[in-house]
Amino acid sequence: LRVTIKKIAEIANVSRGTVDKVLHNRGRISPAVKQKVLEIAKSLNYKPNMAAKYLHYNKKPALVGVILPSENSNFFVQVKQGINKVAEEVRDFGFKVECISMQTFDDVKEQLRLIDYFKSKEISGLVLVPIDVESIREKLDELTDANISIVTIMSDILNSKRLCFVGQDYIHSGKVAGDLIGKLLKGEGNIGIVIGSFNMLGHKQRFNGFKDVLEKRYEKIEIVNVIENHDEDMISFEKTVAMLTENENINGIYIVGAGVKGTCQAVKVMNKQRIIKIVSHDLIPETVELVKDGLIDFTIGQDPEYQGYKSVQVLFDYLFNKKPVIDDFIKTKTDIRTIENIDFG
Amino acid sequence: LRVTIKKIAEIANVSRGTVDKVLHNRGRISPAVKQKVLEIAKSLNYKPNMAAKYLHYNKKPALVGVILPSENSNFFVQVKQGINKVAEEVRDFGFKVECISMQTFDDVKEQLRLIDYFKSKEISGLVLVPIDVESIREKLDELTDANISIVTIMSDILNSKRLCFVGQDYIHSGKVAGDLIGKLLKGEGNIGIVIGSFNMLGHKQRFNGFKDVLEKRYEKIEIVNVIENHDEDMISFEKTVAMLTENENINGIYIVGAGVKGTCQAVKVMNKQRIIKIVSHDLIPETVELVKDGLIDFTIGQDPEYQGYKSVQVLFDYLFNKKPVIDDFIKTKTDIRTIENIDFG
DNA sequence: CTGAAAGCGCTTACAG
DNA sequence: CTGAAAGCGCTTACAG
Repeated sequence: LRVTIKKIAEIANVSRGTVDKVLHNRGRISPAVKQKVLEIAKSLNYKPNMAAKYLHYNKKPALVGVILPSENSNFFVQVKQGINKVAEEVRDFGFKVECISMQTFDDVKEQLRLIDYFKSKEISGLVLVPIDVESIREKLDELTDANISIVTIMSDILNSKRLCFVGQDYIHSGKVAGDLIGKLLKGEGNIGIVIGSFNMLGHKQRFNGFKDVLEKRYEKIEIVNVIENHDEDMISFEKTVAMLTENENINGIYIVGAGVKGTCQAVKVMNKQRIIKIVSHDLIPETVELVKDGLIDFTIGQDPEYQGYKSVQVLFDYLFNKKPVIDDFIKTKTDIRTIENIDFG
Repeated sequence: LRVTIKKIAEIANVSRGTVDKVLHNRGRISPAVKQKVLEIAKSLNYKPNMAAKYLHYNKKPALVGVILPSENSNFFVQVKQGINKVAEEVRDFGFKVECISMQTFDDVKEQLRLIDYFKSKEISGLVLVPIDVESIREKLDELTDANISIVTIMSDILNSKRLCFVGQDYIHSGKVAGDLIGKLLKGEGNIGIVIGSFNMLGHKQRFNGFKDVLEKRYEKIEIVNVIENHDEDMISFEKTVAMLTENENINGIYIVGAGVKGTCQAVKVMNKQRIIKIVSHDLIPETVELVKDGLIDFTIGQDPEYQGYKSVQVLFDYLFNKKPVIDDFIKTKTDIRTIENIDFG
């Protein structure tokens, strides 16, 4: 059977406590004992038993805080589901997760207040969707310096001391979108782009990835127009109508962010649904419906539930299992969906 | 903090052992005590602590056997990786997994022998890729009757008493393939099908799903030829050459099973790579290369690693956590890959 | 029918 | 610098 600390202690002729100290580098240990124990552990290929470890952690559970943007977005409801799932799984392992959703999406003061709230509760780790401003960055680094590990999710905050980021590789997902539209148009056509805002890093990155692929592999496809919709359906609708009126030759639309429904409505109103191929992102209910209706050909998911799940799991492995974070950018899979697999899994 | 068995025992004025018996319906308990304990547990919303439970199981670990086909197939190497991963995760939780790969793919006697081997080791659960013949079915039902839980993986064995099946929904994955080729051809064209064998249930199901979608949604796409390659590259090559010679109008090929490389070679030799769109299944290295080369437009993965992982996890939850198996067909996601996300995740 | 005790394997005060 | 003991929360013989 498995080798335990008890067995090592017997062989080394010391107590279990001493073995533990050697193995974890805590307390003063005489070099002779240290070496002996280390050798035995190594030769027996000792691996600590996790169940025992976790049971012990129940004595003094570690607290982890999670700050999510407003739940008005269906996207974050799914992130939260992932959080709840992993929270339940690690609850018995001495890991308590407290998740708070903000009232807003981008109120810096609110986010600062919540970070401070968690700091005062002496958390060991923090997961959040950070607002990318200096005051947040400073606050987060303050926590890091106080030995609180931070995982960002969904969108990153650059040049901070956070442990890692869990999210989509936006450039890459833009490339996937570009290739899909290239395939749909059989390599020839004119594209209209509907983007939330070029001020949003993720949108810009997707756009660049998209453009990149077209230039590299589909030289007969041209981007003929780009509109910004600020992620609003109404703006999206109006500007798309205008765009399609202006550019009658458009036969492909890439919707980079939200406002998917508005654009699709416009395509319908203009009676272009047979001609125009559409690629979008994410799997919010409206988008799913539009895929089912055949208006959207492909939509690219980023598995929000996984992002929530993974962020806490990384923290757990890091804090409890001393598992080093090898890659500080954990990318979610690029989940391509069509009418045939939109409802699946 | 969390409510424990100890606390319930205190409140009910009985011993921890008694509480345990009530909660798990074991041993004789006086109705009065039983009712009292049950009420307290319910009102306090008692949930057993998993870490403690798992630690206890280390006293007498449960054994689970896994029988996989020959590792000559890269596919099963990935399944095995999933098995190994979950095995490591549950090892400390009192769950030992022993995985044996067969020398062959379809030697019934060998599989029977391995099943008997595991039976003699008194396993609690068995995961396997069953050969779909009567003698195996009978043997498996024999194990089920001996209280051994069975999970089939990759391909199912019908009308048996197995607990559940983890694998791809082949009809569905065929549908996805059909829709993808429909999109690639913009709804018009002539398809050649390359199938392993109509005697293989999975292949037949994929073919039916594929055909179904074309008929329903792409009436201008026709299947003009079907060849069987017995999953062999050489046969695949020769028959594809013949097919393309005979049907010059083919502009789409659906490769249902293996032999992907042979077919693609033929397309290349006939200098049709620009004209013919190709959709295939799985992510074995040869297929990945062909996607990268731009010969294959889409390939549909079935996440073999997940299948391995999930099969053992289901058994673990069922045996240790008494988690009922709600759905006896656990479907893997349909993982659509293109040149842009073939190497991702 | 019920209880007292031991044990799963780890960690952490505490004592010396 | 080292050891003895307690405790995390569960389950299982064993005794009565």
